[in-house]
Amino acid sequence: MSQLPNLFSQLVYDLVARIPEGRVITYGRIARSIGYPNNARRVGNAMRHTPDDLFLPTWRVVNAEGRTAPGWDDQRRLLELEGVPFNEKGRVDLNHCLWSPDEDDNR
DNA sequence: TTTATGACCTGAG
DNA sequence: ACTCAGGCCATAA
Repeated sequence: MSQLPNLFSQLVYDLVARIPEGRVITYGRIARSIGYPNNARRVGNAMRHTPDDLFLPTWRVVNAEGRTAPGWDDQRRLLELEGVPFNEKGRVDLNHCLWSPDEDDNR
């Protein structure tokens, strides 16, 4: 019943919470950044089960090709509202919108 | 216990 | 640029 998050999920959620508006990050980069380099799929799974009461910007997480989550068409619209551009193939331009956590190492 | 599945990634061709 | 196999790991069946 209660889905209390393990350490891995906590690290993922804490990072997702920091993604700035108008920027995106990939599953694989999240995994690397929190010290689990081979766990991109796990990140995706964590995203799929993100508790609603955390109000995380999960729409700012895309895959390494800049594609949005399968079956979640509104994700594109949400990103576009923030000014994230999509190319003609329906993918975000990672070279321009990809966010790196080290970018604001004000820890 | 084994097999299939998933909001994934990378390298080869 | 695209397809595909192989790798990855937790979870569901």
